[in-house]
Amino acid sequence: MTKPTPDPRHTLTLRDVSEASGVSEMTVSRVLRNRGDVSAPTRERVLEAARALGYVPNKIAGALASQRVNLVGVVIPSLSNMVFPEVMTGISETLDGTGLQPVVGVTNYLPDREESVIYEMLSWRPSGMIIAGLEHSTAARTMLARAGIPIVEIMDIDGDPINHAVGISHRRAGRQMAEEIIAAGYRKIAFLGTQMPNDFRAKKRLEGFEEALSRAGLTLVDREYYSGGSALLKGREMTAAVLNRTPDVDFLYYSNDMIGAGGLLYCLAQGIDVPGRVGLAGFNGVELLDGLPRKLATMDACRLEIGRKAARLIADAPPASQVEELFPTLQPGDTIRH
Amino acid sequence: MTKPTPDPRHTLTLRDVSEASGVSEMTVSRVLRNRGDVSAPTRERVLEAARALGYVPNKIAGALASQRVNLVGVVIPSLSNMVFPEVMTGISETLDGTGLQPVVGVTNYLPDREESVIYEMLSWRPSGMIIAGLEHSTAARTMLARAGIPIVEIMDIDGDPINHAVGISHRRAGRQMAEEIIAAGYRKIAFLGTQMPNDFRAKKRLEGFEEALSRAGLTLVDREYYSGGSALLKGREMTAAVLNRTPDVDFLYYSNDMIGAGGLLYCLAQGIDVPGRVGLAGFNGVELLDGLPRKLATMDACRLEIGRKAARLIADAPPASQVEELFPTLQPGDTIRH
DNA sequence: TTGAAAGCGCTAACAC
DNA sequence: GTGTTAGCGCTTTCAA
Repeated sequence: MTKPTPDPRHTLTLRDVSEASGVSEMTVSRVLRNRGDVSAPTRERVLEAARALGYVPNKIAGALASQRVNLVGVVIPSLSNMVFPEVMTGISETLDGTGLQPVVGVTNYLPDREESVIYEMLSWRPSGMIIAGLEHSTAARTMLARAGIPIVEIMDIDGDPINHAVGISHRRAGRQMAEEIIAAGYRKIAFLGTQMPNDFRAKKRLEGFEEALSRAGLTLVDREYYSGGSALLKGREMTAAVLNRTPDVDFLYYSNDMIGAGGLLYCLAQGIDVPGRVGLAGFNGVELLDGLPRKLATMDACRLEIGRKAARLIADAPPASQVEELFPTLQPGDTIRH
Repeated sequence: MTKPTPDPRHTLTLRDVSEASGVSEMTVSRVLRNRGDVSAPTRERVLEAARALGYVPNKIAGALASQRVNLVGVVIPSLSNMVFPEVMTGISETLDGTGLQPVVGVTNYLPDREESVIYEMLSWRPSGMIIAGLEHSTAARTMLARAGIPIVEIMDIDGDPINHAVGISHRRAGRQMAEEIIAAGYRKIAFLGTQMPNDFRAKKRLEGFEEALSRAGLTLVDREYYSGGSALLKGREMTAAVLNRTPDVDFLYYSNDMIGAGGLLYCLAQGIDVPGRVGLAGFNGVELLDGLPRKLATMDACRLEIGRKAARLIADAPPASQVEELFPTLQPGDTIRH
């Protein structure tokens, strides 16, 4: 029978466990970290005392003393667009064996916010940082470069990494999709996308897309932007707008699958022949949409793999900077004719 | 002209800023925290020195010394189901003015994982914890109860909170939906949901639902469970299965909107009269789906408001435990006849 | 295998 | 307005 747990008004320290078990603080510390050799009986007594007291170690003190923090900062623009949760899965999965823990910060695509999130995170001296994108404020870049820890910029490789980078070429992805569409015989192509000046990756995809069009002697016949609201709904609305304004359009290229899905549902509801009369394509390869009546053409962004490789880089901390390019596969689905 | 930044091989400390600015560490600390009175010129010199050096404070040391950590732990089961991102938005929004920062941990609906996430978080001595659900391991409850910080259990109020709770009654939500369905004249009702033993809230909704059915002398005519995969696709498949197996079913109650949407798309594609031949309802009120051809009946789970109120409780830290019940509104949409 | 001393980088509390 | 001292709760290092 152990005595009832003592007054929980003060947070427990190693000292409390030490006194309760009659073993020095140092030995208690060793037991709790599975460090060094501790005799089995001592170890038992310590563990029992710690458990009975409900001791939770103070990582702040531990980190200060050991100069070691098992945290990895992850800075992403948004949680709500289906793409980052999957990246997080890859990161967690890979970090799981390593003793490292991801800590997420969200920037909402705001550079100022990104800067302050990075600053806050660095002030906890994490073991590494994973950050979406290659575009950051000068101050942010400087902080990261000086932090003396592995930095991995993810999603995109079209640019100049601070340290490591893992991602795809969005420029090339846009180009590839344009080539596929042109090869399928579409000629009156419109773009429908988000109005986010700081979504650099969407911007690069569009650049690549237009580049390929222009190489084929084509230009976009229409474009439509949106911001906020339900993506599915916006997809419908934008699609309606474009089809009305430019009746002879024969392809709609969406900046993401979600608005593409809205467009697809709209076309089907209107009885528009897809992909005969108009073709459609999105971007991301979100599994979420697999249940649609027709499979939207898209490119998967290798999200899981990006998360995994980024985490690997943090865990392994190779001395030399690395850039890992992944290659998305184009999934023609049922909305591009062939 | 300032000299080029010095050797960045060691991480900078207050001492470096102190030396660079010719001001005591203590004063530097004051300036950097906007604390106490510091003369304007001194403040300027310090800030300039800090900026020039690229100093990032060490919060570990600061937290240890001040016994204060501006972090709020947020423990949620999943990032990928649309419901928690919105809760996070509410939390961030509310915490923004307070100097507190949310730190997210994900459990994947695994109790063991939840326990370890909680342990890890508490070991950083956060200012408060927000945790989804009221069901936790005994060890987890004990740790939380003893942490001496505000604890807010969110989403659900059908149970016994550790400290504060903010959420809805899922039992009642299920009951309400059943009553609505029965009032609309449906009698052959099936349930389609996730196979997750640890999704206690879905379970409670179903309990409430069946309770109301039974009060009306009804029982479920069929049920179908799934796990993993694309929710939209699963929704289609499960719906097909139920309609085949139980042809006279006249209502499908889904445990979430996403599979409900899959079911809706399936029914429409099959030319099934919705809501005449079969009615449909989901749960969550995800705005995401607003673009569907028909609006799915659902109940919104007050996610944003839950996040806000939970964060408020942490920030205000009222001495007495509080339970805040929110009341979801039933949105009949177009898939329940009237 | 165990213990004692020193100190991680900062801030509270108090002097000046 | 600014500086000094002590110490937060651990771990490192070294001694026993």
